[in-house]
Amino acid sequence: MKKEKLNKNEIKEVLSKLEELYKGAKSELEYENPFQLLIATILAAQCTDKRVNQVTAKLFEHYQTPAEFLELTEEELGVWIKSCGFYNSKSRNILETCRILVDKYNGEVPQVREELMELPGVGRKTANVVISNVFSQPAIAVDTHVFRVSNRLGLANSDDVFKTEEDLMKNIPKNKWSEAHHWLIYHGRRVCKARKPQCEICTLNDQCLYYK
DNA sequence: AACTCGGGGCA
DNA sequence: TGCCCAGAGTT
Repeated sequence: MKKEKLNKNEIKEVLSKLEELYKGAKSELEYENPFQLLIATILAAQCTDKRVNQVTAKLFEHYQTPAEFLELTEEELGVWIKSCGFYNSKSRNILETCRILVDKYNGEVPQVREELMELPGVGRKTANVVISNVFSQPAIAVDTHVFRVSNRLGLANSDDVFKTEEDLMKNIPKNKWSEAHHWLIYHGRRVCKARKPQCEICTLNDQCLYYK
C-alpha cells in the first residue's frame, strides 16, 4: 500500500464518483430475520450471493429457527448447501452455531459483535454484516473487495482489516456507510479487480493512489 | 503469513 | 481446462 493519503476534498470527490457509478447499490442478501441473515452470510463465504439465495429460498421453507436446524444431521445439511461450496465445514459450523444459539442465547442471535465472532464460522466480516444490517449498529463489513478497493483508492490506508474499518468509518459520512460498502464491492467486482484491474476504463483513475 | 476448504459458473 | 468466488479456521 502507498503511504500517501487523500485530503478531505479528494475523499469527497472519490465518494461522489462512486455514488454516481453505483447509486442505489445494495446487498442481494436481503434478510430481515437476524438468524436467516446470519446463516445466509455464513454461506456467502467464497460464494456468490445469487447462489446463496437459491439455496436459502428452499432451505428456509423447511427450517427456519436454530432449533429446527438442529433436526438436521451434518450430512443432511451438507446436501442442502452443497452448491455454496466448503459445505463440510459450513455444515458443521452452522449446526454448532445453532447449538450455541439454543443453549446459550435462548434461540436468539446475540447483538454483540464479540459474541457473534465466538460462533463457529462467524468472523469479523460476518459479524459486522449482522450487527449493521439487522441490529442498526455502527459497523462497516470489510471483505476482500472492500479492503482492496478502499486501500487502492485511498479511502483507507492500511494492511490491517481493523484499521481499514476505522479509516472507512472516519472517511465516509455515517448515513452513507451501508451504500458505500456496496459501491466498493461493485467497483471491485466489475472494475477494480484483484488480478486484472481495469484501470484504463476506470473513471476514478485520475485520483487513484494505486494507478499513480 | 501461508495454507486449506469446494462446487459451480464462465471464458 | 483453468480461474474465480460478499471468508474463516488452523498451523
